[in-house]
Amino acid sequence: MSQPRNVRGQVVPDAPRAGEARSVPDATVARLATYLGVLTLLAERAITTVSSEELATGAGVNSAMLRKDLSYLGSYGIRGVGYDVGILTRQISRTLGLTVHRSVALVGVGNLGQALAGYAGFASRGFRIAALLDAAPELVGTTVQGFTVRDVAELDRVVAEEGITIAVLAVPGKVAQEVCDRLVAAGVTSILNFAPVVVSVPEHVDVRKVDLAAELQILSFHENRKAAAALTKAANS
Amino acid sequence: MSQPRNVRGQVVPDAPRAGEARSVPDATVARLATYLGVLTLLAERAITTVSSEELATGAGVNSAMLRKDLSYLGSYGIRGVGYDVGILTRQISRTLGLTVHRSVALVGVGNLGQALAGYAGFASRGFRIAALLDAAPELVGTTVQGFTVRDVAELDRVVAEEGITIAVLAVPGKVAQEVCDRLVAAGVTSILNFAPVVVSVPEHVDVRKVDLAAELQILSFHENRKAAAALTKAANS
DNA sequence: TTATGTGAAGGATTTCACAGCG
DNA sequence: CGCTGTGAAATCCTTCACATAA
Repeated sequence: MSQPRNVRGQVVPDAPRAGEARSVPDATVARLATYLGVLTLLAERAITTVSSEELATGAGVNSAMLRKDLSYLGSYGIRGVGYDVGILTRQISRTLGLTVHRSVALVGVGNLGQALAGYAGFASRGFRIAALLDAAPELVGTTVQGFTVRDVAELDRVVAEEGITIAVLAVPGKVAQEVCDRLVAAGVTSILNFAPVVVSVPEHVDVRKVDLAAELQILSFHENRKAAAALTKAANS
Repeated sequence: MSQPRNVRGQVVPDAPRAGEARSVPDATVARLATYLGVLTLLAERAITTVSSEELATGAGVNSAMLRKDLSYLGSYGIRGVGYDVGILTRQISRTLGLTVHRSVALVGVGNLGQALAGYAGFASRGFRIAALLDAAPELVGTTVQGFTVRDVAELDRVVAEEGITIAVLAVPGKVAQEVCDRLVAAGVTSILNFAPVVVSVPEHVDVRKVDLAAELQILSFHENRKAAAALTKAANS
């Protein structure tokens, strides 16, 4: 991510204001979300304290990395004991900006869009689906997972009315860039892109891409590697 | 730990130590899948040659990184010209192990599972969905997206009969570890995990996790950062 | 001349290992 | 004593810059 710059293009030094977290690396941010999930499970089981070792195991990382990650938020552990589940949950939530209510628009109500609309994880983690949008006349007006599908022509108005800043893009690749441009023009500043194309956006907009086919291809690579290793092993014996 | 290479770009088999002979970095593998997607689009438009600059732009990376990535596969470009779309497509496909036919099992036929079953990207990229499995009696035997849902009790037999090595896990978090264990026991060595929990697997099994809620939380963090930057900017003016 | 391929430099991330607090 | 928090080391990844080949 690019550093903040002032009008003259100079890099603004990190403002070390009291109570503010230092700049958090991208890799850490991605893992904080995972830690939050594990903490939620612990809380459901009425566990109030957890060590870095236990939390790290639950999140699939090693304990040194977890402690380093948490150190970016400040010092919220108790030496010789561990972390308080409630306190840590709150600190991570605050860092991720989850204390602010966020409305999300879901554009594209095909197979994937419908599944995403019904995904319980969104609501339970504090995201409100404020609108389902699609271009197909036969879908507009119907109810999907309890939401009424609205015409994508209303995109601008819906984004403004609902104060939407985050959009989930689940449209076909061919129209992804066009829809993306309209979202940005309407004021959306974060996009979760499920379309199998790279969309280009202005500097101030963040995009994260989820490419299902790519994930399988990466696994395929490792399958290949394992098969090759097995052959080598067999040849050497 | 960069590998020595000969003139043809092949990795020279060096140390006798039979550790992991990984010549292509993980970060590169992830991007190769993206490059492949862009190349496919170019081929559809009957474009036969592409420069590193153009291909990089299409994939959303800079050209130096693209060239470095491709250099791990060997030297398949033409200096002063660029890359042949067909040749490069084949080389990347070969590296990702996509020339081998791979059968995939999809476990969990809920909202998300059904959407994934209908996802065209899987088939078009060479992955065959060989089985849909679920535990719900009311689903078993029904047809979803053209596939007959089979009972998860048959998991072992199905995996063996179809020669399945990759599984997509789209079950609730509470049963994810249990189903995962059964998949591994049946012989699956790669898992794409959509359940919102971290599953633990033996050394020889690869897991990739897709966490939809986490993706939104990461975007939320950046929304927060942008909001804070806007406030700072306003205060400084 | 043009655009690739790649050492080397520069950053970012992860791991190590241990000081220091509770 | 046990476990966190963190400099320092190690590793991994990206960018730079230019020799090199078509």
